[in-house]
Amino acid sequence: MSTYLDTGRGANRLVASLDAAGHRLTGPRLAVAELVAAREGHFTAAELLVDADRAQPGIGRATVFRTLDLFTSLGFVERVDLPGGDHAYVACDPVHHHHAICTSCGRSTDVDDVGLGNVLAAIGRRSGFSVTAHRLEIFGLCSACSAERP
Amino acid sequence: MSTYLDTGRGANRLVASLDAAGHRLTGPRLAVAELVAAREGHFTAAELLVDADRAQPGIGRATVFRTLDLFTSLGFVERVDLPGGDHAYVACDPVHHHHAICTSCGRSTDVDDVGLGNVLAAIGRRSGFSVTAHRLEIFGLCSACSAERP
DNA sequence: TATCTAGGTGATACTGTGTCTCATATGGAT
DNA sequence: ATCCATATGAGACACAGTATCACCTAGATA
Ligand SMILES: [Zn+2]
Ligand SMILES: [Zn+2]
Ligand SMILES: [Zn+2]
Ligand SMILES: [Zn+2]
Repeated sequence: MSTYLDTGRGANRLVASLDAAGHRLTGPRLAVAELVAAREGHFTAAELLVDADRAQPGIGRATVFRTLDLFTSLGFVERVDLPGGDHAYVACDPVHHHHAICTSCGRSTDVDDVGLGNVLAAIGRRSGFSVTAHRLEIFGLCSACSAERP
Repeated sequence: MSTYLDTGRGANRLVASLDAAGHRLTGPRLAVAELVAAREGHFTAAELLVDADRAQPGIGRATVFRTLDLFTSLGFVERVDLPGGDHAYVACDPVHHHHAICTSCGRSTDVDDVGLGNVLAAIGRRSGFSVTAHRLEIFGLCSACSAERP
Protein backbone atom coordinates (compact mmCIF):
# COMPACT_ATOMS: atom_id res chain seq x y z
CA MET A 1 0.00 0.00 0.00
CA SER A 2 1.17 3.44 -0.80
CA THR A 3 0.98 6.11 1.83
CA TYR A 4 2.01 9.20 -0.07
CA LEU A 5 -1.36 10.82 0.25
CA ASP A 6 -1.96 10.15 3.91
CA THR A 7 -3.19 13.03 5.92
CA GLY A 8 -0.88 14.46 8.51
CA ARG A 9 2.78 14.58 7.66
CA GLY A 10 2.29 12.66 4.43
CA ALA A 11 0.09 15.36 3.02
CA ASN A 12 3.12 17.57 2.81
CA ARG A 13 4.18 15.81 -0.32
CA LEU A 14 0.89 16.51 -1.97
CA VAL A 15 0.96 20.12 -0.86
CA ALA A 16 4.50 20.57 -2.06
CA SER A 17 3.72 18.96 -5.37
CA LEU A 18 0.63 21.03 -5.98
CA ASP A 19 2.50 24.13 -5.03
CA ALA A 20 5.46 23.37 -7.25
CA ALA A 21 3.18 23.11 -10.24
CA GLY A 22 1.29 26.24 -9.35
CA HIS A 23 -1.90 24.56 -8.24
CA ARG A 24 -3.94 25.64 -5.30
CA LEU A 25 -4.56 23.60 -2.24
CA THR A 26 -8.32 23.52 -1.96
CA GLY A 27 -10.87 21.79 0.17
CA PRO A 28 -12.13 19.46 -2.52
CA ARG A 29 -8.59 18.45 -3.43
CA LEU A 30 -7.76 17.59 0.13
CA ALA A 31 -10.99 15.67 0.47
CA VAL A 32 -10.29 13.63 -2.65
CA ALA A 33 -6.74 13.03 -1.52
CA GLU A 34 -8.01 11.59 1.72
CA LEU A 35 -10.54 9.41 -0.01
CA VAL A 36 -7.94 8.05 -2.36
CA ALA A 37 -5.56 7.37 0.48
CA ALA A 38 -8.31 5.60 2.38
CA ARG A 39 -9.01 3.23 -0.49
CA GLU A 40 -7.34 -0.12 -0.49
CA GLY A 41 -6.27 -1.15 -3.92
CA HIS A 42 -7.79 0.07 -7.11
CA PHE A 43 -11.05 1.91 -7.39
CA THR A 44 -13.21 3.18 -10.17
CA ALA A 45 -14.25 6.75 -10.65
CA ALA A 46 -17.78 5.73 -9.78
CA GLU A 47 -16.70 4.30 -6.45
CA LEU A 48 -14.79 7.42 -5.59
CA LEU A 49 -17.77 9.54 -6.52
CA VAL A 50 -19.87 7.67 -4.02
CA ASP A 51 -17.21 8.13 -1.36
CA ALA A 52 -16.91 11.78 -2.17
CA ASP A 53 -20.60 12.37 -2.00
CA ARG A 54 -20.75 10.72 1.36
CA ALA A 55 -17.69 12.45 2.78
CA GLN A 56 -18.48 15.87 1.47
CA PRO A 57 -21.99 16.17 0.06
CA GLY A 58 -22.17 18.82 -2.58
CA ILE A 59 -18.79 18.15 -4.05
CA GLY A 60 -19.11 18.40 -7.79
CA ARG A 61 -18.89 15.41 -10.02
CA ALA A 62 -16.68 17.29 -12.42
CA THR A 63 -14.39 18.31 -9.61
CA VAL A 64 -13.74 14.73 -8.64
CA PHE A 65 -12.81 13.89 -12.20
CA ARG A 66 -10.68 16.98 -12.52
CA THR A 67 -8.90 16.20 -9.29
CA LEU A 68 -8.31 12.63 -10.33
CA ASP A 69 -6.82 13.92 -13.56
CA LEU A 70 -4.67 16.39 -11.72
CA PHE A 71 -3.36 13.80 -9.30
CA THR A 72 -2.71 11.49 -12.20
CA SER A 73 -0.67 14.14 -13.95
CA LEU A 74 1.28 14.68 -10.74
CA GLY A 75 1.89 10.96 -10.47
CA PHE A 76 -0.02 10.46 -7.23
CA VAL A 77 -2.63 8.38 -8.90
CA GLU A 78 -2.33 6.08 -11.82
CA ARG A 79 -4.92 4.82 -14.18
CA VAL A 80 -5.02 1.11 -14.81
CA ASP A 81 -7.07 -0.94 -17.17
CA LEU A 82 -8.62 -3.98 -15.66
CA PRO A 83 -8.73 -7.22 -17.64
CA GLY A 84 -12.43 -6.68 -18.24
CA GLY A 85 -11.72 -3.39 -19.93
CA ASP A 86 -12.85 -1.12 -17.14
CA HIS A 87 -10.84 1.85 -16.12
CA ALA A 88 -9.70 2.11 -12.57
CA TYR A 89 -7.30 4.16 -10.54
CA VAL A 90 -4.66 3.26 -8.02
CA ALA A 91 -2.91 5.42 -5.52
CA CYS A 92 0.80 5.37 -6.06
CA ASP A 93 4.09 7.08 -5.69
CA PRO A 94 5.32 9.36 -8.41
CA VAL A 95 8.15 7.18 -9.59
CA HIS A 96 8.03 4.80 -12.48
CA HIS A 97 6.77 1.39 -11.46
CA HIS A 98 4.01 -1.03 -12.21
CA HIS A 99 1.09 -2.60 -10.44
CA ALA A 100 0.43 -6.18 -9.59
CA ILE A 101 -3.29 -6.28 -9.08
CA CYS A 102 -4.95 -9.04 -7.13
CA THR A 103 -7.96 -10.28 -9.03
CA SER A 104 -9.48 -11.54 -5.82
CA CYS A 105 -9.20 -8.73 -3.30
CA GLY A 106 -8.32 -5.88 -5.65
CA ARG A 107 -5.29 -4.72 -3.74
CA SER A 108 -2.37 -3.63 -5.78
CA THR A 109 1.29 -4.04 -5.04
CA ASP A 110 3.86 -1.73 -6.48
CA VAL A 111 6.52 -3.41 -8.48
CA ASP A 112 9.57 -1.88 -10.02
CA ASP A 113 10.63 -3.06 -13.40
CA VAL A 114 14.11 -4.42 -12.91
CA GLY A 115 14.78 -6.58 -15.87
CA LEU A 116 11.98 -5.18 -17.96
CA GLY A 117 14.28 -2.49 -19.29
CA ASN A 118 16.47 -5.14 -20.83
CA VAL A 119 13.51 -6.92 -22.32
CA LEU A 120 12.24 -3.72 -23.89
CA ALA A 121 15.67 -2.86 -25.19
CA ALA A 122 15.91 -6.26 -26.81
CA ILE A 123 12.48 -5.86 -28.34
CA GLY A 124 13.46 -2.48 -29.70
CA ARG A 125 16.65 -3.80 -31.16
CA ARG A 126 14.94 -6.68 -32.85
CA SER A 127 12.00 -4.76 -34.28
CA GLY A 128 13.66 -1.45 -35.07
CA PHE A 129 11.23 0.20 -32.72
CA SER A 130 12.46 3.03 -30.58
CA VAL A 131 10.59 2.57 -27.35
CA THR A 132 9.54 5.72 -25.53
CA ALA A 133 6.94 4.45 -23.11
CA HIS A 134 5.46 1.25 -21.87
CA ARG A 135 2.71 -0.01 -19.72
CA LEU A 136 2.81 -3.25 -17.82
CA GLU A 137 -0.03 -4.50 -15.73
CA ILE A 138 0.19 -7.71 -13.82
CA PHE A 139 -2.79 -9.67 -12.61
CA GLY A 140 -2.91 -12.58 -10.26
CA LEU A 141 -3.41 -13.47 -6.63
CA CYS A 142 -1.63 -11.65 -3.86
CA SER A 143 0.14 -13.72 -1.25
CA ALA A 144 -2.73 -13.40 1.22
CA CYS A 145 -5.38 -14.47 -1.27
CA SER A 146 -3.35 -17.31 -2.73
CA ALA A 147 -2.80 -18.64 0.79
CA GLU A 148 -6.54 -18.59 1.41
CA ARG A 149 -7.51 -20.53 -1.67
CA PRO A 150 -4.62 -22.71 -2.74
CA MET B 1 1.24 -6.14 -39.62
CA SER B 2 -0.91 -9.09 -39.04
CA THR B 3 -2.64 -10.78 -41.93
CA TYR B 4 -4.74 -13.41 -40.23
CA LEU B 5 -7.99 -11.86 -41.27
CA ASP B 6 -7.19 -11.17 -44.90
CA THR B 7 -9.81 -12.12 -47.34
CA GLY B 8 -9.11 -15.02 -49.65
CA ARG B 9 -7.11 -17.86 -48.21
CA GLY B 10 -6.53 -16.06 -44.95
CA ALA B 11 -10.22 -15.96 -44.20
CA ASN B 12 -10.12 -19.70 -43.71
CA ARG B 13 -8.65 -19.22 -40.31
CA LEU B 14 -11.51 -17.00 -39.29
CA VAL B 15 -14.07 -19.38 -40.69
CA ALA B 16 -12.45 -22.34 -39.00
CA SER B 17 -12.24 -20.52 -35.73
CA LEU B 18 -15.85 -19.37 -35.80
CA ASP B 19 -16.91 -22.85 -36.71
CA ALA B 20 -14.88 -24.51 -34.01
CA ALA B 21 -16.57 -22.38 -31.40
CA GLY B 22 -20.02 -22.96 -32.86
CA HIS B 23 -20.48 -19.49 -34.31
CA ARG B 24 -22.05 -18.79 -37.64
CA LEU B 25 -20.35 -17.21 -40.54
CA THR B 26 -22.54 -14.29 -41.41
CA GLY B 27 -22.41 -11.37 -43.78
CA PRO B 28 -21.84 -8.75 -41.11
CA ARG B 29 -19.07 -10.80 -39.55
CA LEU B 30 -17.27 -11.15 -42.84
CA ALA B 31 -17.70 -7.46 -43.50
CA VAL B 32 -16.25 -6.49 -40.15
CA ALA B 33 -13.42 -8.96 -40.63
CA GLU B 34 -12.50 -7.30 -43.90
CA LEU B 35 -12.68 -3.84 -42.42
CA VAL B 36 -10.46 -4.83 -39.56
CA ALA B 37 -7.98 -6.46 -41.90
CA ALA B 38 -7.97 -3.35 -44.08
CA ARG B 39 -7.06 -1.12 -41.17
CA GLU B 40 -3.44 -0.34 -40.63
CA GLY B 41 -2.59 -0.27 -36.98
CA HIS B 42 -4.99 0.39 -34.21
CA PHE B 43 -8.46 1.79 -34.59
CA THR B 44 -11.23 2.89 -32.32
CA ALA B 45 -14.71 1.49 -32.30
CA ALA B 46 -15.93 4.80 -33.66
CA GLU B 47 -13.60 4.59 -36.64
CA LEU B 48 -14.70 1.10 -37.42
CA LEU B 49 -18.32 2.13 -37.18
CA VAL B 50 -17.73 4.76 -39.83
CA ASP B 51 -16.00 2.22 -42.05
CA ALA B 52 -18.79 -0.25 -41.53
CA ASP B 53 -21.47 2.22 -42.35
CA ARG B 54 -19.70 3.12 -45.57
CA ALA B 55 -18.93 -0.44 -46.61
CA GLN B 56 -22.28 -1.87 -45.73
CA PRO B 57 -24.88 0.76 -44.98
CA GLY B 58 -27.50 -0.54 -42.62
CA ILE B 59 -25.17 -2.64 -40.55
CA GLY B 60 -26.18 -2.25 -36.95
CA ARG B 61 -24.12 -0.41 -34.46
CA ALA B 62 -24.65 -3.14 -31.90
CA THR B 63 -23.58 -5.75 -34.39
CA VAL B 64 -20.23 -4.07 -34.91
CA PHE B 65 -19.62 -4.02 -31.18
CA ARG B 66 -20.77 -7.59 -30.82
CA THR B 67 -18.52 -8.71 -33.63
CA LEU B 68 -15.57 -6.86 -32.20
CA ASP B 69 -16.21 -8.59 -28.90
CA LEU B 70 -16.50 -11.95 -30.57
CA PHE B 71 -13.28 -11.50 -32.51
CA THR B 72 -11.60 -10.35 -29.35
CA SER B 73 -12.70 -13.47 -27.53
CA LEU B 74 -11.38 -15.54 -30.43
CA GLY B 75 -8.07 -13.69 -30.27
CA PHE B 76 -8.31 -12.15 -33.71
CA VAL B 77 -8.58 -8.68 -32.30
CA GLU B 78 -7.11 -7.27 -29.17
CA ARG B 79 -8.10 -4.30 -27.16
CA VAL B 80 -5.39 -1.87 -26.28
CA ASP B 81 -5.40 1.18 -24.10
CA LEU B 82 -3.70 4.15 -25.60
CA PRO B 83 -1.54 6.36 -23.40
CA GLY B 84 -4.26 9.00 -23.46
CA GLY B 85 -6.70 6.53 -21.94
CA ASP B 86 -8.74 5.84 -25.05
CA HIS B 87 -9.70 2.34 -25.96
CA ALA B 88 -8.65 1.02 -29.29
CA TYR B 89 -8.46 -2.30 -31.08
CA VAL B 90 -5.72 -3.97 -33.04
CA ALA B 91 -5.87 -6.86 -35.42
CA CYS B 92 -3.68 -9.69 -34.23
CA ASP B 93 -2.95 -13.35 -34.27
CA PRO B 94 -4.49 -15.57 -31.65
CA VAL B 95 -1.26 -16.38 -29.85
CA HIS B 96 0.09 -14.63 -26.82
CA HIS B 97 2.07 -11.58 -27.76
CA HIS B 98 2.14 -7.86 -27.27
CA HIS B 99 1.90 -4.76 -29.37
CA ALA B 100 4.44 -2.08 -29.99
CA ILE B 101 2.38 0.85 -31.10
CA CYS B 102 3.86 3.72 -33.05
CA THR B 103 2.71 6.99 -31.55
CA SER B 104 3.31 8.71 -34.86
CA CYS B 105 1.68 6.56 -37.52
CA GLY B 106 -0.40 4.30 -35.29
CA ARG B 107 0.82 1.07 -36.79
CA SER B 108 1.39 -1.75 -34.41
CA THR B 109 4.04 -4.41 -34.50
CA ASP B 110 3.54 -7.74 -32.87
CA VAL B 111 6.14 -8.63 -30.34
CA ASP B 112 6.54 -11.83 -28.41
CA ASP B 113 7.62 -11.67 -24.83
CA VAL B 114 10.81 -13.63 -24.66
CA GLY B 115 12.46 -12.61 -21.44
CA LEU B 116 9.34 -11.13 -19.92
CA GLY B 117 8.44 -14.49 -18.45
CA ASN B 118 11.58 -14.41 -16.36
CA VAL B 119 10.90 -10.89 -15.23
CA LEU B 120 7.39 -11.79 -14.15
CA ALA B 121 8.59 -14.90 -12.39
CA ALA B 122 11.12 -12.82 -10.48
CA ILE B 123 8.45 -10.30 -9.57
CA GLY B 124 6.21 -13.06 -8.35
CA ARG B 125 8.95 -14.60 -6.28
CA ARG B 126 9.87 -11.33 -4.67
CA SER B 127 6.36 -10.13 -3.91
CA GLY B 128 4.66 -13.41 -3.15
CA PHE B 129 2.27 -12.69 -5.96
CA SER B 130 1.12 -15.58 -8.10
CA VAL B 131 0.89 -14.08 -11.55
CA THR B 132 -1.89 -15.36 -13.76
CA ALA B 133 -2.08 -12.73 -16.47
CA HIS B 134 -0.29 -9.69 -17.69
CA ARG B 135 -0.65 -6.93 -20.16
CA LEU B 136 2.24 -5.16 -21.76
CA GLU B 137 1.85 -2.30 -24.16
CA ILE B 138 4.81 -0.64 -25.75
CA PHE B 139 4.74 2.81 -27.26
CA GLY B 140 7.34 4.54 -29.36
CA LEU B 141 8.34 5.20 -32.93
CA CYS B 142 8.42 2.48 -35.52
CA SER B 143 11.53 2.15 -37.64
CA ALA B 144 9.97 4.04 -40.54
CA CYS B 145 8.83 6.95 -38.43
CA SER B 146 12.02 7.21 -36.42
CA ALA B 147 13.96 7.32 -39.69
CA GLU B 148 11.80 10.20 -40.89
CA ARG B 149 12.25 12.33 -37.84
CA PRO B 150 15.48 11.50 -36.12
C1' DT C 1 -34.67 -29.11 -51.61
C1' DA C 2 -37.99 -27.73 -48.02
C1' DT C 3 -38.25 -27.32 -43.21
C1' DC C 4 -36.85 -25.99 -38.70
C1' DT C 5 -34.63 -23.52 -35.06
C1' DA C 6 -30.79 -21.78 -32.36
C1' DG C 7 -28.24 -18.17 -33.06
C1' DG C 8 -27.63 -13.59 -35.19
C1' DT C 9 -29.30 -9.01 -36.60
C1' DG C 10 -30.99 -4.14 -36.61
C1' DA C 11 -33.72 -0.50 -34.51
C1' DT C 12 -34.17 1.74 -30.59
C1' DA C 13 -33.82 3.05 -26.03
C1' DC C 14 -31.01 3.17 -22.29
C1' DT C 15 -26.98 3.47 -18.80
C1' DG C 16 -22.82 5.18 -17.48
C1' DT C 17 -18.41 7.76 -18.19
C1' DG C 18 -16.21 11.60 -18.77
C1' DT C 19 -16.30 16.53 -20.80
C1' DC C 20 -17.81 21.31 -21.50
C1' DT C 21 -19.68 25.74 -20.30
C1' DC C 22 -20.38 29.30 -17.50
C1' DA C 23 -21.70 31.88 -13.51
C1' DT C 24 -20.04 31.92 -8.86
C1' DA C 25 -16.67 31.32 -5.24
C1' DT C 26 -12.04 31.32 -3.18
C1' DG C 27 -6.85 30.67 -2.41
C1' DG C 28 -3.24 33.18 -1.78
C1' DA C 29 -0.47 37.02 -3.35
C1' DT C 30 0.01 41.96 -2.55
C1' DA D 1 -8.61 44.32 2.85
C1' DT D 2 -8.44 43.96 -2.02
C1' DC D 3 -7.95 41.60 -6.21
C1' DC D 4 -7.80 38.22 -9.80
C1' DA D 5 -6.34 33.94 -11.70
C1' DT D 6 -7.70 29.64 -10.61
C1' DA D 7 -11.01 26.34 -8.96
C1' DT D 8 -15.70 24.96 -8.18
C1' DG D 9 -20.58 23.23 -8.85
C1' DA D 10 -24.61 22.77 -11.65
C1' DG D 11 -26.24 21.08 -15.47
C1' DA D 12 -26.16 20.14 -20.24
C1' DC D 13 -23.74 17.50 -23.31
C1' DA D 14 -21.07 13.89 -26.24
C1' DC D 15 -20.00 9.44 -26.76
C1' DA D 16 -19.06 4.38 -25.70
C1' DG D 17 -21.06 0.39 -24.91
C1' DT D 18 -25.25 -2.53 -23.50
C1' DA D 19 -30.10 -4.24 -23.24
C1' DT D 20 -34.29 -5.47 -25.34
C1' DC D 21 -36.99 -7.48 -28.58
C1' DA D 22 -39.25 -8.59 -32.90
C1' DC D 23 -37.54 -10.33 -37.03
C1' DC D 24 -34.24 -12.88 -39.93
C1' DT D 25 -31.06 -16.53 -41.59
C1' DA D 26 -27.16 -20.03 -41.59
C1' DG D 27 -26.81 -24.30 -41.77
C1' DA D 28 -28.31 -28.79 -39.82
C1' DT D 29 -31.47 -32.41 -40.68
C1' DA D 30 -34.62 -35.30 -43.17
ZN1 LIG E 1 1.78 2.42 -7.73
ZN1 LIG F 1 -5.46 -10.38 -2.78
ZN1 LIG G 1 5.23 4.63 -37.33
ZN1 LIG H 1 3.20 -11.50 -22.70
